[in-house]
Amino acid sequence: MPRNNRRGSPWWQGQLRGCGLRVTLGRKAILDVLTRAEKHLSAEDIYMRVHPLCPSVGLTTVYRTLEVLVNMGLVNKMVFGDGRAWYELAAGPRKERHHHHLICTKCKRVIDYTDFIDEELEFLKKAEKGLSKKYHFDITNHEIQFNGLCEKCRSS
Amino acid sequence: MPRNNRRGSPWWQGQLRGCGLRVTLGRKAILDVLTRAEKHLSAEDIYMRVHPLCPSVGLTTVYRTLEVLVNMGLVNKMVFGDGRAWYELAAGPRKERHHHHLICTKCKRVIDYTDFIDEELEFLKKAEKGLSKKYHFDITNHEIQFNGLCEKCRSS
DNA sequence: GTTTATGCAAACTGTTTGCATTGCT
DNA sequence: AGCAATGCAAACAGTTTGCATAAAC
Repeated sequence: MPRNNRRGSPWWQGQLRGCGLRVTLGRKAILDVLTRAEKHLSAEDIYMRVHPLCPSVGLTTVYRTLEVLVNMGLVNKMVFGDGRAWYELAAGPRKERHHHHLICTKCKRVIDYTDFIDEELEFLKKAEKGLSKKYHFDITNHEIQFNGLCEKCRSS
Repeated sequence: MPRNNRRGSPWWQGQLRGCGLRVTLGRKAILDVLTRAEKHLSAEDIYMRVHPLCPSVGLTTVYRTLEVLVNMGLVNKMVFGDGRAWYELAAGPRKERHHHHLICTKCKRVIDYTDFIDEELEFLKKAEKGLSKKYHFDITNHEIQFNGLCEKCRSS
């Protein structure tokens, strides 16, 4: 996904404006950090990365901005076993960012994987269709987690 | 799964003893509540159901017991978007309890579904095999969530 | 009798909220 | 100018911990 459009503005500016939201320094910085991020970040992580660039942005703003972005569908929020929330830019099931998680139940490490997207897609297509019909539920997103023991923990 | 073995003791007694753990009143009551539960419960839920039967059991014990049971693999702990933990008796992918979740992003309602177990199994078998080989990860469990809008929320 | 499990109260962590102020548009 | 967005400090919710006591084995 290109970072900027023809006029040099980041791709999300229009999205914000389209929702009647203001493009503030804080929001710019937070979206910038999320765009650069190679993996899911906690609110604290984001705060730590935004703060040096934009010291006027506090942790509260980070939380409030993330809530807005999640509601817009721009960002995914997920929670693993420890109850802490993690955030990452949203992406459809075919996009390069699409991935799922292996979670070590012992050391709590989270490994991203991008394998099996094709098999997954096939299964999900069936499931989503059936579920939305049976439960009258509009599916916008899905998450798959495998729990178990990571390489280090299983050998100790 | 039968609730009691030939001698009338609940099925989990041996499991506890086998791990060198004591079979206390509190643990009995908590496991009993979990066995009867028709869906996932929060720690608070469990406390509320255990307390009338066994008023000496406090919330702290509920948490400590749940931690033990999760570590033993007897109970699954899961966390949805709100950061609260939910608990339910564990069950393998073929067992009657096996199910996954539809989560409404608006009202936070969680719907259990048991459909598509066969298609799921096929996909999971491939994925688990490949993932455990590639990442040297021992998979013991998995979770699938579909996020979206429930019937009520999508029409309002 | 020894050791594990527990209750209680207090600490902790991540997140949310109220309110006066700032800063987009 | 007008209203949305923000910082700060305080509130909050769920969960965890320390320590003296009680209950299993």
